[in-house]
Amino acid sequence: MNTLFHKAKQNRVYEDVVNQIQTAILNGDIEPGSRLPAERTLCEMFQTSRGTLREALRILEQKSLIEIRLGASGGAYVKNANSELMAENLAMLIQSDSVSLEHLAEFRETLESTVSRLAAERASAVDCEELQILLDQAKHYRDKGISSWNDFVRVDEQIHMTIARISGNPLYNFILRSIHDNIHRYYDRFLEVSNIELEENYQDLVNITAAIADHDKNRAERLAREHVRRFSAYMETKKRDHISML
Amino acid sequence: MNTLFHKAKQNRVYEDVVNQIQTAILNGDIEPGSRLPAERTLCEMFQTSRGTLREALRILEQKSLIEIRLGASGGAYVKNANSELMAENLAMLIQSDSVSLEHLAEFRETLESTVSRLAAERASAVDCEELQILLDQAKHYRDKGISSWNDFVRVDEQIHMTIARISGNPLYNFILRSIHDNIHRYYDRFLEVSNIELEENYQDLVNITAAIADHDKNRAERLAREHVRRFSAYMETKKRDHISML
DNA sequence: TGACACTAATGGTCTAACCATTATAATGTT
DNA sequence: AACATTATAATGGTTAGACCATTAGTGTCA
Repeated sequence: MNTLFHKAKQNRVYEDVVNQIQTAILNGDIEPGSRLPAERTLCEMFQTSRGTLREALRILEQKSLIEIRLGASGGAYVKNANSELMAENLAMLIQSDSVSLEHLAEFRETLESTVSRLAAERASAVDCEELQILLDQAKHYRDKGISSWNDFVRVDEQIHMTIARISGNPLYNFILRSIHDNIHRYYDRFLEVSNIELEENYQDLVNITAAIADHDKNRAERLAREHVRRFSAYMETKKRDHISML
Repeated sequence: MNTLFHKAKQNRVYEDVVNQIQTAILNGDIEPGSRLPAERTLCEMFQTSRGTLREALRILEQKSLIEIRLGASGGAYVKNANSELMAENLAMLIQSDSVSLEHLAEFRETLESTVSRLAAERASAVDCEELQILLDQAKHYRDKGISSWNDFVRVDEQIHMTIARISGNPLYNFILRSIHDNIHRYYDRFLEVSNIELEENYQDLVNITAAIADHDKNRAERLAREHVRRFSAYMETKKRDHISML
């Protein structure tokens, strides 16, 4: 069997501590937002030294299961499920050149077109209203022109994430969020836009939203794909310009 | 800005140690497979205590950047980029009920159909030969019947991952691998197959491979989607049977 | 030649102390 | 009374030094 079993160490004390706490968190036995006992208290509970316990806490922190705050009323606070870990993992793959920005863009094309298609199939009236409200905000910032670009981008992103939510599959949310994080992390330094891109982007959003409201899944899929492709192509151009300028 | 910046702590010593080592690994300054100096040596290099250094090592280990072995000639060995972290992240999302197995199956449908389409577009003659060799192995195990199911599954998986590789986008490899890991982790306990499934599965592989060799991207995409959907539906049935039996 | 014991290098754990940060309470000032 | 300041105590961050457990390599002996 290839992947069914993983090596059976489990001799290291801190791993047992990690497992116990992680299980409690994932099972929902500990509420997100609540605080674990102080380190010295946990030491007594697990009968370990502080060093060993802290190694366990470091692991849980790296897994994004807890967040550790300093000072009085500090300690280990349980976090909600989020896309941090996935985003960091992606970032490492990019930084090690195992995955290029072009690969990322191609994958994003698949994702955005898929969620748009699903959203067109599954959107309720309430979903469409929510999209419309966001679209009105986007219109507002478009009308204010290029100076509001940052605000526009924020709404643009919200619309994308809302479409992902409407798709009904939270996995798309997590992955799309982590991809957006990385696109910003690596592309924003080349970012330089004019009113043309602003207008183009806005029109794309209008069209995609309309297609979703019409439950026209094929159109929604195609428009989303084109939207992403245009954005990626534009970014690649800018990146090349930027690099050739050096 | 929403995601551009992340909190600027960097007062914790072990984080600086993590950053320095991580950067060296991701930049390729340290070869995968090579060993970092012993803990006590690293302590001198970074001018930290062993406890602090070990917290840093725990984080790097959790990030799948290093692997720590015990005993003489043990220590921290640099690992290659892999899908472990992503797989573990997915597993946590599932365990916390943030993502269901149905969500996972739907996402897999998207992925497998996309990579099959891309593979049909991009497969070289050599790629097709490689697929053919794997297909011959699959045939061998099919002919031996249900007793070789495990071997058959192993080859089946290899074929899927090879198709992902042929797609030319390593991101698909990483993500698909992590999905397969989780499908096995959660579905295998319900697994119970007959010669019918074995034969069906084999025929699917034959057809998909043929479509890729023909560069018929639409057919490859459709067949892969149907293949995954059939498998998922079958697994869901088994799961329900299993649960209702309790 | 093979089985066994020894050795040394390395990670794993423990203890006990002190430093740094911060929410809260106590105190002082206007 | 309201606000600013200071002290307090709880909590995580770091250090030092010791000892235990595991394991590859070496040497020894039958």
